[in-house]
Amino acid sequence: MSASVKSAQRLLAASGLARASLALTLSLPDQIAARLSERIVSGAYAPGQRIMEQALAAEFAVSRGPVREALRILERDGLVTILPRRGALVSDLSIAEVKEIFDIRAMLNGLRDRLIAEDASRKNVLAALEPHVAQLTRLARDTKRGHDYVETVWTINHVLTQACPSARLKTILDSLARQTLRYSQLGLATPERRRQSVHHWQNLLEALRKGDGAKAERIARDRVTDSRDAAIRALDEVNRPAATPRKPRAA
Amino acid sequence: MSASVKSAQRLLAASGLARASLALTLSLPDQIAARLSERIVSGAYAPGQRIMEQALAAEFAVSRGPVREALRILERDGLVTILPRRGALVSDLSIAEVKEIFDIRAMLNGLRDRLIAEDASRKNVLAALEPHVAQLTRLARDTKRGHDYVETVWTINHVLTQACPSARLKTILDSLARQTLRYSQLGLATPERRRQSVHHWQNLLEALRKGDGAKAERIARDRVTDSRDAAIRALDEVNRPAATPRKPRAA
DNA sequence: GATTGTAAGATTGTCAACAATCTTCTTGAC
DNA sequence: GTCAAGAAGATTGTTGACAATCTTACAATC
Repeated sequence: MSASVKSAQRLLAASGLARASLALTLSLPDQIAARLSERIVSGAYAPGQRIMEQALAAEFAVSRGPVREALRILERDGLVTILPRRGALVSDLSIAEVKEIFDIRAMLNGLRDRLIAEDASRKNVLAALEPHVAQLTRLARDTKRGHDYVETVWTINHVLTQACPSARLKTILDSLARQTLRYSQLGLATPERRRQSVHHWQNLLEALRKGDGAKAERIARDRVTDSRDAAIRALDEVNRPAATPRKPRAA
Repeated sequence: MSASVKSAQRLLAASGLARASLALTLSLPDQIAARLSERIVSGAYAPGQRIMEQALAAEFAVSRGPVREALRILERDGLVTILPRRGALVSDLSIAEVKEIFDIRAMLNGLRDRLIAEDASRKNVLAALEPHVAQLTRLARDTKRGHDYVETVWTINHVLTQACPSARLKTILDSLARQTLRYSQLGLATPERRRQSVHHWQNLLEALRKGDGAKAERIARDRVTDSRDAAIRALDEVNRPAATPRKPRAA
């Protein structure tokens, strides 16, 4: 058996998803990128942390070539920043950058939801969406289940993005969502914000049912903008009192 | 002297921009990507064409490593599509994909122009913009100078994007503009369309002067949407009568 | 004559080693 | 005690070679 196939299988075995026939269709760099992506999004790798090629190559039992390609993929997704002769750092977004990304998401989520509202074959999405929004309504009343609320919002967003009739938009939105995953939950930390949020989602569902694209767009936009403001307020709170000496950010 | 520095200089010499001290700050993959980008955007490489690593490595007198990284960069920019075990193909967009990208640009150009309109320090941009819009007004009257008109529109767009206060948005817009460069001119091929276009630009300039963000956004959006519809009409015209047997598209 | 199987060539994927550069630790002077 | 200079180590950038896979051309068969 070849070295590359052995490596791929080893990696799969380590990752716990050893469905060989299916998973082998993903290239080695793609697999490595996926696993690193998890770690970054979940916070296992801290923002600003340096990622060393050799250590990863050793861990995954591959050479540095595929690791380098994986890091390029993550750079494309905005999860790491590659500096010449310094290597890859886990992206550490400034407040200004978080705001920028939320602004872009506000526009593109608006487009997404408008396209879905105007899509003739949106019935399936609506059916898939309704139970989640109902769940959201219940969770919004319960002060203690903030985490579950955030999780459900994430699911709804995911369902909508996947239902988006524009492949290009889907790709961009996925990338932006991953980059701001850590910050989105900041914006839903208070029961008040969750009540405001659930209201948006209920209205969106109605607009989608009616096929009212303009309204769906407006709601999506307001929703993300509110989320942005809440997240930035939370970030300000966190940063100000401690006056934390932050590590040098990834430019 | 090291092999890598030698390679970089050789590449620079061949490219004709041998300002060593400045250009050497760009990594080898970046330089290669930049040169390939030119060729793709200019049409020297045809859509759907396969790009072979070894040939490029030989041409640029480097090994395949940097070439592979350059192709990853181009993939991020959407200029090539990399298929596993098949290598890189010059992106060949379907009409649906062109439409998708224009829709995204409509939203994000709207955001860009709104941000500029609401930016306190927009005076410089306005000053830089005015002569170009004046030039545009003159060119719109001249039926024969379609190419110059397109060129000037491109310049105006570039100035606006560079003036955008959001770095993240700047990056995305640059990438999208490059991907649709070939199609944008299709949408400005007729004198009528140019008259419609110049009207948009004049209105935008006024909205920017007044600091009217909402209006600037609306105008930008309409402008790109009009451009989209014209480009798609033109693409339909080109594709229908000949019934061209198109090469298999890069997915 | 068209179609399928096969073999040779071409091309991508991966690896290990070397060169260049950056970091860090030590050493020395003030 | 602090700071600067230098050396050792670590890390990235690049290369050439090998392995796996894909493409193409040719031949055999229906």
